Amino acid sequence: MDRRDIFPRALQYLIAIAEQGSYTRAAETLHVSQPTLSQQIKQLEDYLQSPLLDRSGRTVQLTDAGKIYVRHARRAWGELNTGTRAIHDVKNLSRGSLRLGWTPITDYLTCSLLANYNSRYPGITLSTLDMPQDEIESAISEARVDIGITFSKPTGPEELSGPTETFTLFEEALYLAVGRVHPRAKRRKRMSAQEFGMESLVQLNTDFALRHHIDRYCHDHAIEPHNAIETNSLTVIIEMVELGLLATVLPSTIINTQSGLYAIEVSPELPHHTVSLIWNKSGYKSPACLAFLELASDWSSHLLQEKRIQ
Amino acid sequence: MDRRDIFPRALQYLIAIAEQGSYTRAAETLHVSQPTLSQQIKQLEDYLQSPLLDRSGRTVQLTDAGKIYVRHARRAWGELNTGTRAIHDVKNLSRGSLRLGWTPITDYLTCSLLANYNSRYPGITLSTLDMPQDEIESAISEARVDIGITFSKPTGPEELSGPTETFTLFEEALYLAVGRVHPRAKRRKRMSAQEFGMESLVQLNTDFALRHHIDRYCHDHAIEPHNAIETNSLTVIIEMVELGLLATVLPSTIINTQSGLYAIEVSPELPHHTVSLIWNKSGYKSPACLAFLELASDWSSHLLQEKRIQ
DNA sequence: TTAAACCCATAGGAGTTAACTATGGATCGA
DNA sequence: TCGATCCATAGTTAACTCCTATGGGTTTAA
Repeated sequence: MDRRDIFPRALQYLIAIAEQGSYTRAAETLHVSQPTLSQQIKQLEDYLQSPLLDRSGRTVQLTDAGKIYVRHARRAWGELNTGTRAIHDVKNLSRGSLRLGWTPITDYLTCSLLANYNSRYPGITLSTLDMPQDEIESAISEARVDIGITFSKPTGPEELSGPTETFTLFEEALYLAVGRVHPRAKRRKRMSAQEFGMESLVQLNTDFALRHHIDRYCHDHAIEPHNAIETNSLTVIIEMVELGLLATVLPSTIINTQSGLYAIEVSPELPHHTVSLIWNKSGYKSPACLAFLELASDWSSHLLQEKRIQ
Repeated sequence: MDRRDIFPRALQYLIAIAEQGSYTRAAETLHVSQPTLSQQIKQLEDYLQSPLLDRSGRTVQLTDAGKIYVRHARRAWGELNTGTRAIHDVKNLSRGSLRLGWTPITDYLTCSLLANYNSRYPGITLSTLDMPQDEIESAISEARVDIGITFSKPTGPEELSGPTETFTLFEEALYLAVGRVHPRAKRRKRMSAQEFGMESLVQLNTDFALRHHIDRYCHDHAIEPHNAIETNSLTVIIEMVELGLLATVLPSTIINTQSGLYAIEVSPELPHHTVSLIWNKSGYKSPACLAFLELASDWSSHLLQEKRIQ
């Protein structure tokens, strides 16, 4: 009898005896002695307060109670075996789950990463939770999400004080974005910080890191653009910019994917901002999580390579 | 921790820890020491070759693998508990099965017993297997049926050589049965053995004990009735007798239930025959089986009482 | 009918397993 | 940084499982 089996021996014995119709033969196939089976079955019958096997005849038969109990015992055994297999599936990344926390605007930038991950590990359930920048970190530390995707401070991936680790996915420049009817849409020449300060903007609200980067830039350059609209919806921003005279600040990636938006370079350069992954350094990282981090690393370096080629 | 549980302790521990989010609290509710849990979980993780619990945080959390495995473990536990309850159902006679072996003609006599049993224990699956008299005994000893209903030898419930036990349900007299157009149907006076020997009969074939009883009677009284038809179907016998000039020998119970049949007493009396239950003395008797025997005993004594009242 | 063969139950002893107590190391809050 | 809390480890004891040896009962064959 293999020691390496969590399922109760007495039940395995019962099932084997029922199959073989004999204690002696079951003992042989199980590689235990026959008295072991006698004893174990006795204990089992004692526990269930009911005879399970009829030893009176030529062959050992299940009693009514035995028939019924064996059926359930088999199912229970099957459950545990299935559970064991499922665990190995998790390690093979054919099952599992991964919870990402990110700010709404991030999906423009990283959904190709998600698509990549999903196509490679289709069994993993991906869930993304929209949350403000601030909440991502606490969600990480409370293990409500496995990995966060954040806009980190423009100075780069500083070491955060918390028990988290970060990895810079990519860094990109910010530009002023204007719609077709905006005066500056015609001649998209570089503008100065002072000119930028004269614009009327539709901006993300202060929940968002991107907004903080911009505010910092304005403060640093002693300018104060007019914030005509604040919103937490990127869609609103894009629509407002496309339709009217308002401008906004967005990463080039987003501007370029929207046909109605035009990027205008500001000088001195608007802050670069970096998109980073953030996760718990000390906590348990599921296989699904580790696989994501690895894939993200690959994806990030490919991205760099493409930029160099451009 | 209650020793009286077949379900693997390590899994109960795992489930408890997952519920409580803490080894210490789980140990308290389980009434075991905390190191016991540490050790058991360690072994379980070792066996599954996968961490199940994440102890890094403030509260202990299931890992992906742990979540999956716990789900299966719960189901397995549920199965075994269900199995235990099902056994008690069997003992309560709210479940179970009973296989009766009998000869086709017996149902005229004992179906009220069956109906009684079924109404009292509706959860028991009753199955009746038609088989020749000879086969009933072997079916009993081979445990293909639980209880047989037989026509025993007219001398009464002799002790049979085999490992079987019998119980006489009732005893009844045999009569010559004739149809409406039979010459003897008009004046149903007693007839002699010699007169009986002149009859043309439709009889059961020699598979049936009843036939043997009649043959023995004829042999003892040196008479030889003409067997016009032999059959194994009681229906054929009754129809042939009702329609024609043939007679037969049947127990009074059957004759009286058939409006087209008339009973004629023979002198000296045709053998009484007894309807008996037969079952395995030494073998396992299911609760359903024991309940049937008990009910049959009651039913039999009520029958005797009714006869006395008549 | 008796002897041999077969099968399951019982008894007692050896090895393994699971429980406990005591203690160490790590983490979280104050 | 200290105290509190929590899980892990070590060592010991109790319990359990398994084994061998043997007995009782039934079946088969001579």
